[in-house]
Formats: sequence, structure tokens, C-alpha cells
Amino acid sequence: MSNNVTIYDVAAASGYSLATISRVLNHPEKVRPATREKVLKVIEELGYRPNMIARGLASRRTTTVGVIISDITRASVAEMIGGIMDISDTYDYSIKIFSIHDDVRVKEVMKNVIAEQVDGVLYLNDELSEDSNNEIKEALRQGNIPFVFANVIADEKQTASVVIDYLKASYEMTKMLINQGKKNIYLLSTARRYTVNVAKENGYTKAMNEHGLEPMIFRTSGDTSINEAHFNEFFNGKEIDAAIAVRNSIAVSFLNVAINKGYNVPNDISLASFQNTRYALLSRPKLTVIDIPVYDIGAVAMRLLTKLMERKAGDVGNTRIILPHSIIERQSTKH
Amino acid sequence: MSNNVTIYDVAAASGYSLATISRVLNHPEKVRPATREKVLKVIEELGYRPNMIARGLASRRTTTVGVIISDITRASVAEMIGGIMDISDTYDYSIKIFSIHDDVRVKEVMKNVIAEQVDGVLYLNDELSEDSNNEIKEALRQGNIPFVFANVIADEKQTASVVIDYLKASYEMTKMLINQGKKNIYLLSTARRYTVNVAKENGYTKAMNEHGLEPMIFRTSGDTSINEAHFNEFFNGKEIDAAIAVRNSIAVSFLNVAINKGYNVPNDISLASFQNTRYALLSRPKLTVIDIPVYDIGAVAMRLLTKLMERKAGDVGNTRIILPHSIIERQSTKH
DNA sequence: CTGAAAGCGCTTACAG
DNA sequence: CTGAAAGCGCTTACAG
Repeated sequence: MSNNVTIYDVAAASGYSLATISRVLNHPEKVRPATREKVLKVIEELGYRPNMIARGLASRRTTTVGVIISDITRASVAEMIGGIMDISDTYDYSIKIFSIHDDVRVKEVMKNVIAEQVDGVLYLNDELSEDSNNEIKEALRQGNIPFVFANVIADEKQTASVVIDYLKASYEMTKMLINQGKKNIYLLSTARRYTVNVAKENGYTKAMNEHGLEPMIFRTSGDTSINEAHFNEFFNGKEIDAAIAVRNSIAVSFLNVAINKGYNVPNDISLASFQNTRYALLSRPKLTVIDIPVYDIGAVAMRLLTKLMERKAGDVGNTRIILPHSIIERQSTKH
Repeated sequence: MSNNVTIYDVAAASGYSLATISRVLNHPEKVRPATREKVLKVIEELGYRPNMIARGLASRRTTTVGVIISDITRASVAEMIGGIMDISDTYDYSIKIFSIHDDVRVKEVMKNVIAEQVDGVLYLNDELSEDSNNEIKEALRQGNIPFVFANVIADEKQTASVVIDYLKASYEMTKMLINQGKKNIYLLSTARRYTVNVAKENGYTKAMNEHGLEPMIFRTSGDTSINEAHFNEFFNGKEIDAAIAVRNSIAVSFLNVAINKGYNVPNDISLASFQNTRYALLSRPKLTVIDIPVYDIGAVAMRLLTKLMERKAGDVGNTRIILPHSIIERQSTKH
């Protein structure tokens, strides 16, 4: 099967024992430079590559991290994975992806994750119940596997996480619209209570309340094809002069219907959105957005995880990282 | 470290040898039903899960497949991975993702893929040179690892692949526009010569030639932010009454600029596109598209790969699968 | 600095 | 149908 060269071949060809071969690969400082050179040369010649599975078994480190997601087709998830992979590449970790679509399969998948002996876990899944989240944390802790939540808000302080201050971001965006003279501002959110969207709702509500305005949250599906129908019913003599969408796809659906109904954006209705995906730029007019550095969230989460994996017990500094956000003003809101 | 229960614990607790425990898991038919029951019960009680790394080393099957991609943020790639994972879940394979962004890192990454001992490989990467593709095939064959190309066109017949007949699809779409009376039809393609886009160009050219019309291919970047600038220069008194874009993002960029310039779509210019992503539905007007079943490509490729992995030498039937496509007419073309 | 040996947690001929 | 033993390809104390 594997017509591959093993460590034995290198040992034989170089005249050293396999212990030495192993050492030049894993602890080069423990080996005399001269022999190191020789061994390296033989490795090169033979094209030897350590079998990662064998190494994983012997060292109990697989140098692979598990990434738990729900829906990989969501732009933000794919983008995060991009950030994760760029970092995992430089740290020589492999990425194994696990998806959990609903609360039912949690136990099953977590058993898999444990069985696969990953060294750490990145949790990007924001579609499960609180109970499931706890179950997952519990499984990971019991398996003694370090993990970090990426773009998922975890309440307790002991959970490592990398997020945005969505409450603040939402608050700021709402205030910006208020300062531009808007009064009837809607928040277009999702029916499903993603942890991050709950924070957005809270920030919005806070700003509205502070200004004596009534918060109005409209919840629609995460599903593009349904949103349009929802929004078609939305505009029924409603007073509305601005809207903030929690996602670009919701914003664009809203925009299309609004324009169809004869509203001018931004003159009649200002529209802002979270995220800065291609949708925001391909929309007509282009969307004002809160730029969420999704790629960075993935990258930073992965880097934090490497620290956690290297010194399991040691001090790794702050494990609750909040990345900065910013507002990008474009044509969908008035200047 | 791993406070986990091993096969030894199960053996001890059940009174059977580890050989028997292993057999009830891997070859249950070789074990007496009564003892099977007992062992299964103990496994259940102890919550035993075989260490996949140890199993991988001993059996030389890791039940993980490697997926080689370039850019995970491309909607079609993410969608394909979705299809792959749904199937790999049901077949109990894990997914490890490797990305190769450019021709330089090919050797390096392929060494990793081999070292990781994956049982099979799915190749979704359509951004590399012909040489790189060959290098990759060579590495895989030498490592004796079965693989299939998903949505990447491989010329030689011995390469297993799952694709769309892009040439035909493109030909049909072009003919449709011609039949609607269009004469100055542009193909909006990419500067990079993806194998699939080359096929699209060929189909388009064929249809145009057959009707005595001059093929006009405009190549733009794959990068959204640059496309708009390109298209701004594109309309310089050009005669144009239709366009076909190889991707939704290109179509939408084109659409926005065209409308900005005062063209009416579809009355002045009909616009069609490949792919049926959310962009096509969120565009205003909605796009006529060739529906590429990207999810299915991933799913079918994964299923084909499982066959290849199970009976390496055996007959698996047709390994060159072409999935059907269809045209979805929407507002961006006239009826 | 180097080697001999045990062990990582499984699977799989080989006997019985 | 079941068990004892070897082996998968490495790593890592332990001696020297």
C-alpha cells in the first residue's frame, strides 16, 4: 500500500538509530549539528515525510484542529475559515471540519470530534441552543481539549472567544442614523436568535431608548427566498425612514422590495447593514455597513487556539478578545 | 491526558480479549451474537469510542478524505464543500481541508496531504496551472491515493471527475439569446483561464460562429472591486445587446454599471449568467442563469470517491460523471 | 550526544 | 468463535 519511506529507511540509510532521526525532526537542538546535517541530507534524498498518524499516536498530538460549523455556505463562515486556514498553515496545523446542523446530532458529532483526537477546537457554530452549546463545552472540557469560540458570544468568562462588540457597533450605527434625523428606524433581524444578533438587537434598543424613540424589531427568515415575501408585507403604510439589517442578504432583499414599492434609498429610507461582504458592494446603491472583520476573527481565534494548545495549563494572557469594528458609509445612507 | 477509555478497559470490563472487542466493532459477523451483545453493552456503559488515530495506524485507513481548494470564500466552492460534507457524514468519513493558492506551494502541500495519510482526495482547485495539476495527479498516484476532480475539467480519461458540460451549457445559452434576436453578444469571462471557463468560452464561440456572428470575449478580473472599473471603460460606444457572464459577481457588476450608464436591462441589453447563487436572486432585476448544481457536484464527487476508496482496484463503473444543467429564465432577459 | 526499548491504542493474520 | 502475539510508524524517557 504505502510504498512510502519510513523512519526505518532513513535510519538504515544514514547509519543512525531511529531515535536520532526522530530527534532531528522534533528536537534538533538535542542532536549534534554534524549528524543533524547528515540525517537531514538523507531525509531529503529519500523524500522522507513522517507519517502524521503514527506521530499522532506516539506523541498524542495530532497537530490538527477541529472546526465546528453549521452552514459553510454562509459568507461569514467561509470567510472565517479562510482566516483560520491562513494561520493554521503557518503554524503547521491541519484543519478538520465538523458540521452540526441541529441540536439533535450534537452528542454524536462531539463523540466524533473526541475520537478524532484533535488538539483543539474552533467553534463557529451559532445556530444551536444554549443547551447544546453547554453540552459541547462540557464534552470538550471533559476531553481536555482547548477550544475557542469564534464569532459566537459565550457568557462565562472562562470560555476563550474572539468576537466583535456587536452591542456597541449596533448602538453606534443606530445613533448615527438618529443624528442624521431619522426617527422611525427599524432593525431587520433574524427569527433565529443567534447570539450575535441578540447583541445587535440590544445595542439598537439601547440607542433608541436613550433618544425616546420606540425600538421596532422586524424578524425575518435567514432564507433569501422567503425574505422578499416577508418584506412585501412589511410596508403597509408603515412609518419608516431608516432600517438596519443584521446581514447583507437581508439588507438587499429589503432594498429591492423598497425600491419596487417606490421608495427612494437613501432619500426616503436610509439603509445600513452589518457585515461588509460582496453583496454590500454589488448592491445598487452600495450599502453603508458596519465592517465586521470576519477574516480576522478566524485568524485571531486560530492564533489564540495555538497558544492554548502549546501551554495547556500555562498563562496565555487574555482569552476574551474583542476585535475592533468600523462604519463604512456608502450611498445607502445620506451624508 | 486522555482520561479516555481504551479498548483495554472494554476488554477488562467485559472479560473478553481486545481482539474480540475490535472484532465486534469492525467485523461483527465474525463474533457470536451473544458475546457481541455483551461487548456492545459494556462499550455503551463505558462510553468507549475507538481512538481513530490508533485505528488509522493499525489498519492503514484513516477514513478521512482530503479536499484541496484554493479560495473557500468563493460561493461555488463553499457550496460544493457543503455537498461533500453531507455525504461524508453519512459514510463516516472526516474531511480535512488543504488550500493551495498558487503554483509555488504545490509540492509542499502535496507532501502534507500524503503525510496526513488521507484515504482519498477531492480536488476542487481550479486556479492552478496545467503543470501544477499534473504534479498533483502524479503525487496522488504515486501515493496510491484515489482522487476525483470536482468541477475541474481533466482531459485524460483516467482521471475520475464530476463536472457539468459547460461547453454545451454555454452553447445553449448563447443560442437562446441569438434566437431572441440578439446579435452583439459579449461573453464576460475571467482573465485567469479556469478550465471550466475555457469550456464556457468554447461553447459560446461555437454558437456565435454557427450563426455567422462574431464572438467577443471580454476578460475581467475575478475581483469584485476591480470589475466595476473595467466595465466603466467597457461601454465606449460599443454595440451590445446581450451579455453572458461566467459568474454571478461579474454579471452583477456589469449590470450595475450598465444601468448607471442609462441602459435598460433587459430591453437594451439582455444579461445572462452562469451559476444560480443568491446574487442572482438578490440582483435587480433578477438574473437569468444556467443553474449549475454545485452542491450536487460536491455530493456526487464524494460518493464516487467512496467507491474508489472501497475497492481500489475493482470496477466502480463510470468515473467520468457529467451532471445535467438547466436554464432558469428570469427578468434579466426578455421572454 | 546517541541508542535500545517500551509504549501510543488499535487491527489482523495465525492458531486453536 | 476466541485469544495471544506481532505489528502499524512513530516518540520519549532511560541509560550510557
